[in-house]
Amino acid sequence: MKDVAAHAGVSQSTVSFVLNGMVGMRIAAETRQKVLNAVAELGYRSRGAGRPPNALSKRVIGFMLDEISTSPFAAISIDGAQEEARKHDALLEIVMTGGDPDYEAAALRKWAADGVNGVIYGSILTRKVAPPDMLTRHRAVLLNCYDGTDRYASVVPAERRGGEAATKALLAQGHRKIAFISGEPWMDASRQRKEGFKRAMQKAGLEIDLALVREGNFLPSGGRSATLDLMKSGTRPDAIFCANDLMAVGCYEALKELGERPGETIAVMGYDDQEIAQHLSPALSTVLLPHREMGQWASLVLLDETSRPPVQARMECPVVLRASHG
Amino acid sequence: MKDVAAHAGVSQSTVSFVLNGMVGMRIAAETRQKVLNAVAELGYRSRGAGRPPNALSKRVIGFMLDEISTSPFAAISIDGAQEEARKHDALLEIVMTGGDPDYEAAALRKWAADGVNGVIYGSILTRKVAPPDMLTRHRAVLLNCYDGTDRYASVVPAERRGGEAATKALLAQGHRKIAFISGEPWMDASRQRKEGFKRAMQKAGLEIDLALVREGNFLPSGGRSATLDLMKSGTRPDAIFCANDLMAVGCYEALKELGERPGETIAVMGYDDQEIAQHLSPALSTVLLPHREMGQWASLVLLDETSRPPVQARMECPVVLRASHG
DNA sequence: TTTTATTGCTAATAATAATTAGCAAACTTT
DNA sequence: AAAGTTTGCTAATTATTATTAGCAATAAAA
Repeated sequence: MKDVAAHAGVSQSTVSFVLNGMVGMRIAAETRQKVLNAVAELGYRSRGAGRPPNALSKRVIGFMLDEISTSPFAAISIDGAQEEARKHDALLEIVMTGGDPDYEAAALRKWAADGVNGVIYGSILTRKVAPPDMLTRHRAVLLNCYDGTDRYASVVPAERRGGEAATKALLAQGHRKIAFISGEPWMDASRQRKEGFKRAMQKAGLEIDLALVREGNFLPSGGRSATLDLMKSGTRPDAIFCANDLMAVGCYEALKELGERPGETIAVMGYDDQEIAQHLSPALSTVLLPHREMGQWASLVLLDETSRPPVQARMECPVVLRASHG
Repeated sequence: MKDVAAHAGVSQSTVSFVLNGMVGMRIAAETRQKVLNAVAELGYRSRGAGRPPNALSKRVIGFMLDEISTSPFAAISIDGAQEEARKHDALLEIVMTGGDPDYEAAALRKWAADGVNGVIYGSILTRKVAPPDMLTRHRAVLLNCYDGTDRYASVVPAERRGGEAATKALLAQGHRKIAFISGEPWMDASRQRKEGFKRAMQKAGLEIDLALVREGNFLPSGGRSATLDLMKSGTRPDAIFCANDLMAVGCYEALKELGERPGETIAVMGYDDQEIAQHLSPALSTVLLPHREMGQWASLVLLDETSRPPVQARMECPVVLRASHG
């Protein structure tokens, strides 16, 4: 900053006043422009040092996420966290780490030096994580993940209860031969949705017919081929519960190729309420994942500065009844 | 930090050494734990002031975006920018602003104080923007937007050339009665894709048949109803060019409902290569939007510290030929 | 003309945290 | 036992930037 001052022919104090637009400090427009020109010409960048401002700076929450582009839900979580941050006049700074521990540590170090108010540590897939050591330097919340300790607060969707509710909605329509197309079995979400399906069927006193259970891949192709397989098996289902909406897209395709009318000749239930669900024909009945609400929750926990013990939360996944489950 | 020192019974110097893990400074494990406990108990947060470290800190790029959850492309841009940042050992910090000028200004102020190396100012829709005044404090790049000046470098997709290439691919298959389902006409992307379609048709010496042009809404429902309308009109198309992939999903639905076989009895071309495109049946031929490459480009411009005049770039949108355009 | 108010800056000081220079105690080697 | 080395800290100083206290020049009012 001293070099900027020399270059502009003013004092270091004046440079500081220009750059920070301090209330009550009058600076001539010409002087101001001279300083800004010098800043640009010299490529001045603050070292983030010096005397801290008197004014309380805006609160800042760091949000660390492993991935963002492979599913729409991370973006929705970000929206939720951002909404609450904005309501509380806080900044949300997001870093995508790709799960790289060195990158995570670097970001956490920067945030410690910046004095952020807390960190949301998020995962795109619902899973158990091993949080980085540096996270202990921050108040932190685990979002869509958990570490199996009570060290940090955490929030995940209540997938079993979601699967149960979706199956109940089909049962309530009188369906009894309900087929289930699962996702990949190594994923928390896939396993738990299936467990919810089973629980609802058992509570209704119905046996699970293994001929009506298929393993899919969470993609339209998996839903389509599983549906084609189901429809040519010996037992015709009266409803198909797909463990995610993308597979329901493929299920719709297969049914239409076979001359069926989803929602009329056979019911379809999806899961995760992707944007496309409401735009399918007929509009898909599904289960809403609470990613927005979980993001909001995470922000609120960090913005609430009273001292509370960490909570491990499971958030409800409400059923969204449209036109395909009848 | 003085309070932490007092609480832990050590000097301020020791607290600094503990928190920064300085190379060559030996601290006993017990002392270290006492300091970390005091930090946690007192909720110490750095004011971001004091003496700047000798070591050059990691470079940091700020990435400011208006929205993220309403389309998958922003996330892909982030991935691109992130990849290049990581390759160059830089941190990428992302802030979602919702287009709020005050929020933008607050983030830019924080970044000026942090001394970030540059700012990517991005927009989820391709459009003309009015960058915030505070952006002049930073080296900056406009991503998927432009401001009509040469003040900042900018990059947008070459939508016209993309629309042209897609139409050419259909023409190359012998299609001559090509229908076009546009998006909403106020959007840059929608207008330019249609202009590319027209240009290719004119270059091929073909008249545009207005009976084969429909306005859609960029959603599956728009594609479905436009397709049903087209198929019952007097002129049967041999190909349908949908101005985005979501409308192509709806187009497929309508065609299958009518007993058609996309890619066999009638060709379909999408645009924007959403993830779902490759998983449809048949796999959708489409045009790839260069969001990842644009993100990479933006990062590279900021990480390149040689002085160059700002460039206004238009990035190619390559055709992705799968199974639906034949 | 004299007095008062306004404008626009600077020198000096202040606020944090990083680093240097040094020291005392404990341990190891001769 | 004496000399040399290692360990683990502290006091003092340093590096950057923000703010206070004050002043000189100019403009406006009496």
